[in-house]
Amino acid sequence: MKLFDYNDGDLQSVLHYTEALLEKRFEEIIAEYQESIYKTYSDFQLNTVSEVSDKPISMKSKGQYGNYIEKYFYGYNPNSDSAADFDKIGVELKVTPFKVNKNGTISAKERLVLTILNYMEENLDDFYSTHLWEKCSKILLLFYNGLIPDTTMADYVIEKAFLYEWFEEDMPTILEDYKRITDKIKAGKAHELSESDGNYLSTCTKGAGKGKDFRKQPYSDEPAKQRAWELKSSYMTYLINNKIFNQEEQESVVATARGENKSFTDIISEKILAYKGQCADELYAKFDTNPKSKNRNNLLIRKMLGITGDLDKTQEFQKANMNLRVIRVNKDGLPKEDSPFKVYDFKELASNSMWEESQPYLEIYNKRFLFVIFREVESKVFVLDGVKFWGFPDRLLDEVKRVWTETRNILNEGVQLTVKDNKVSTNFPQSRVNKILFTKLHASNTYNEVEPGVFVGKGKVSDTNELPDGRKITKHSFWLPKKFIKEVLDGKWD
DNA sequence: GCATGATCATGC
DNA sequence: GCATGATCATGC
Repeated sequence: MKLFDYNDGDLQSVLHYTEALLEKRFEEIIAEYQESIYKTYSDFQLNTVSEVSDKPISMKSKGQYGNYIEKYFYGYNPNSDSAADFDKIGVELKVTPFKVNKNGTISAKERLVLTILNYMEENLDDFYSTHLWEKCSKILLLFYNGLIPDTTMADYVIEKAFLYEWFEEDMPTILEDYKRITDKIKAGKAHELSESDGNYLSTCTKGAGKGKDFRKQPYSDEPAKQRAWELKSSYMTYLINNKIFNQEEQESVVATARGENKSFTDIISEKILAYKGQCADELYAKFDTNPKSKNRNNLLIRKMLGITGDLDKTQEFQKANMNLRVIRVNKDGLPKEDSPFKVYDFKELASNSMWEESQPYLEIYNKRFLFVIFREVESKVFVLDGVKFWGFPDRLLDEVKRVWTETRNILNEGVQLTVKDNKVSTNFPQSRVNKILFTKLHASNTYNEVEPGVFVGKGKVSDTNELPDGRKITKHSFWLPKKFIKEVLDGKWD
């Protein structure tokens, strides 16, 4: 086989050539390149033999893998301009990693960074007139396993190739994401953009000293971090599982409104708000839902939407990494209760200092939320009042990280337990001080080892988790304070 | 049997 | 009145 034996003006030819890349270790690609008499695609076309002194390639620069594939397999130098890589056929090439998790499932290892969002020059009104679309309307995705222990770049293998042409069923949601993002820029708030702005399409910081590279924005003097368009990692995970590795498709919210060409958020809002003003007890009865069931609200919402399984498991919630939370508020709009997350493992929390692997990152900061609000109109009578989609804004990142760090420090230094009137209190971050995120217990009953072997509380060992120092105390989780949730529902943190 | 969504109740 | 510590209860 001769290298660069393809026609860059012919999509089928490029795809066919790409097949020669699959299942080959990077080392072999390099060997073939070095044996080839041509070193670039244009030399191949012109039949001129290039004089290239090939220094050995360092297998340590894993971040260069994508660029190296372009250079050593396709034979062109990576460009960073707005044109697509194969500009004659408008195909952009992206090399992107997946990972196999401990439980055997496959996820995207990263978001897919598309192209820089130039605030001053990007078209803010028409998605199909953007630089983004010009460059990325067709993307040849090349997937490799980026998380095999004890390997170098020499061992990397492109396992799958996929021509991504933006799925029709996702476009209403992507256009809505585009509008939400560009509306912020038009409002002079480019500096408030967050990765959680988008359900599928979003923006991430990009450039030298990630997040420290500031750019001008058109409608404000405030400098804004340089950002790039991206497809979120949850979206990529869905793509990998269902389009690349062909796992069973999950239920779809969009499919329940076939042909309507609406974003899934609009479909959900309309279906739920059709019952606005009806009281919860009526709705439980109408939808044949046990009002005592702990997941009665999940059941109610899924029945309103006409799906049979868990809403969080639908295609759209998976792609957007979205979580349903039903909130009961009083007449003033203050939630009745704080809102909990899953119980965390004290030892895991204490020992893992990787922010992007932490529960506050994965379950809170990186999620989007669908809040369904029931308002108390008279004592104990709650009426369906509204829905709100929301993601944690980047400007709260430092605070979430601070609470996480403080909780970890307390665990590592030894939790202080105080017993008073047979009640046990800890020195974890409490909601009185921590206005965004705090920690409190979350179990069937309390059970705390106040002295070695001496327990206080009516619970049992299964209500506890072990601390790093070996004591067992009641399980804890992170919670969002109700006052903060009120601010979110009021739009303060959009 | 326990995880988890939901909610209670005391005391400051 | 509200935060904090505590507990409930179904369904997987």
